[in-house]
Amino acid sequence: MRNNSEKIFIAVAWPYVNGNLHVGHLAGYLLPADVFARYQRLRGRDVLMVSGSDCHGTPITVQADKEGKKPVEIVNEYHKRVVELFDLYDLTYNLYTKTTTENHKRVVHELFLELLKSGFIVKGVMKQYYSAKDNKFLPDRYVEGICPHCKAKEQRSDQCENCGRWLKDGELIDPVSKLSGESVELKDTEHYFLDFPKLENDLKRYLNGEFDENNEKKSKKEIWREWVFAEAFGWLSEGMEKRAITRDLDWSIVLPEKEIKELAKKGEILEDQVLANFEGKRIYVWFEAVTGYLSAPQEWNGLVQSDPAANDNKTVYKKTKERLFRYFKSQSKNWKDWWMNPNSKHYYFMGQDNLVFHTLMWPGQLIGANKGRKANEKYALPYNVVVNKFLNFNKAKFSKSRENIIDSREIAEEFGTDAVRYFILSNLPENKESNFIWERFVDVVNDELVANLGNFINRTLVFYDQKMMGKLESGEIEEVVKENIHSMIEKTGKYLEKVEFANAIYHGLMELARFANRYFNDKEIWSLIKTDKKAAENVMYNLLQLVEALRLIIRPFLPMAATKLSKILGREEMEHSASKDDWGFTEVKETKLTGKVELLFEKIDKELVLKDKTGK
RNA sequence: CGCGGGGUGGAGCAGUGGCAGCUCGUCAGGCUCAUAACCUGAAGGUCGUACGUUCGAAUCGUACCCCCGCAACCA
Repeated sequence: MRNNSEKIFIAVAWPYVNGNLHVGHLAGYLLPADVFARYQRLRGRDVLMVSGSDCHGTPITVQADKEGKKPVEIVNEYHKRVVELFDLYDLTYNLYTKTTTENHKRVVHELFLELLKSGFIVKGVMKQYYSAKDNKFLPDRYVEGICPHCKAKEQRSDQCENCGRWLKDGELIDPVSKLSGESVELKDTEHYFLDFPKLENDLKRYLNGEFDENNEKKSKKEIWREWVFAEAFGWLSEGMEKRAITRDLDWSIVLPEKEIKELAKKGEILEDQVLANFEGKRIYVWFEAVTGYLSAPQEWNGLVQSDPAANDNKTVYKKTKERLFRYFKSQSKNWKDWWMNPNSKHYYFMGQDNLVFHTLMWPGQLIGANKGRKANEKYALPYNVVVNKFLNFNKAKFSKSRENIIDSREIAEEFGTDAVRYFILSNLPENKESNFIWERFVDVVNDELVANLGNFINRTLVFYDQKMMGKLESGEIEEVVKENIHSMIEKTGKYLEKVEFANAIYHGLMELARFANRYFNDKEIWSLIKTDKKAAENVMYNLLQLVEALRLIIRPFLPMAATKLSKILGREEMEHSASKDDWGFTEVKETKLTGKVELLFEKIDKELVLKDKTGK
């Protein structure tokens, strides 16, 4: 089934599953992506949001060595925890999967072979440390020796931590394997490389918005955050080099050796494009993980096809230890509607460490693949690459080893996900780094979320319940109230379209909450009710319209509170569906309280929390 | 000269040529429906430094100082 609503693809960075996710992950990409997705769905757009666990690469094997386990055990354990965490925060992925699936491997192989055929993947030779004792090549991380500059011992092979100097291949004195302690030697090793110099010109055109596959012809300078564009442009101007896409590893996706050899036999690639030896060669994680953006939608497609409820056009949510899967009512069931549709818009969310991979490398991979694809099967390129800087803690990076960390699950269990969402979203490191400070967290939650937004809704509903029996059937909306509601909803939406979350909160959502409190005060409904009951009822009618507007506007940001409020008001949940634009205010004539009036947000005991968290 | 980002009242941030703004905090007043919440008002800044361009600079140029990211278990 097809529908005509605008297609929005939301690609969320794939976290390494070598540990638990901390608050920095939430701020970097998880929460912004979810808010954006929820908002787009409320606008009736057909959103496909995917991500998964990045299961390969050295960080995984390092963690496995540390815990004395196999990589696959590490991956399964932490993947399961990430799935639990995302379920707890109710992040609305259509699919959260992982890179160890057969589907992913198939798609990576496909992309690899396409790039090989169109000549963007070439062979090359590099030097790598080889351990005769272990009988294999070792990643830099597994080799240490003496720094030739400062003579410090036990330094890694790429940079000396002691003097900070970069080391060239072979400069390290007496290199030894960290695994066996035996000495290692530099040896030539043959690998595949992605030929970025060949893609450079197309990437320039891509940034300038001139690219064929990009319909809008708008420079990325106008769309991306200013500093994101500047950084990407800087990298590109420096000139790009060929980059290895295979490594000598044993924990990663294997090369499609058979298919490569067949292509050579059929003459579709040159004999010279075949490696002399495939032994121990695996696909480098940076090439493979981003390909998840292409493989996950296909996995989702398969799940939708085989799900009876989805085929009945019902909203589906399924959580297993393997994945999170969702289908929203009246969504398209065909992944190609997002990927092979020049009108679909692709938004990528990530932390700044991933900037180059998503602004240049991944578009390069797609552009290369598109060269060999038919006009109607070309992949859509990233429209906006939304990058956040880092959220620091105690003026330093979050760090596992230094125990400078706040666990995402723990903070949610202690304060609730809405409080965490509100604080983080209103303090995002959108243009510069920001800091997580406990005192600020408590102040922001208490003074803004609880005292302003929460208090307005509470004082209105309590008054309504106690003084008016929670029953009112009609009234007249005041022009100024209507005006404010409409302009604040519009403003919030405008900022969200531009992926400016703090602005959306402060110049939209909270502005409306402040207006509402002012209106309550100015009308003095508590005295009015004693002198003119009819007039008081009309004021209440207006207050209830404001509550209704807030119920709508908080929905993308504070989903738990929105649901709770819907229950109290006895209103239908605003349902995510890919057809109806709900982001508009409709006056509600009648409000009957069906649930008990409860607090939406709880105040935090500042003294207690500060003592607990900082010892002060 | 590796590439980038940032330095604005106590805190966090907006503002890219035209009277220096927002949220929080502080102080004073008001209100009492509400989670001691809400509303009004005030104090508080020579916009990192210096020179320059301009009728006019936080905003443009040049030089300099400081902090940070990109490369290390990390987003």
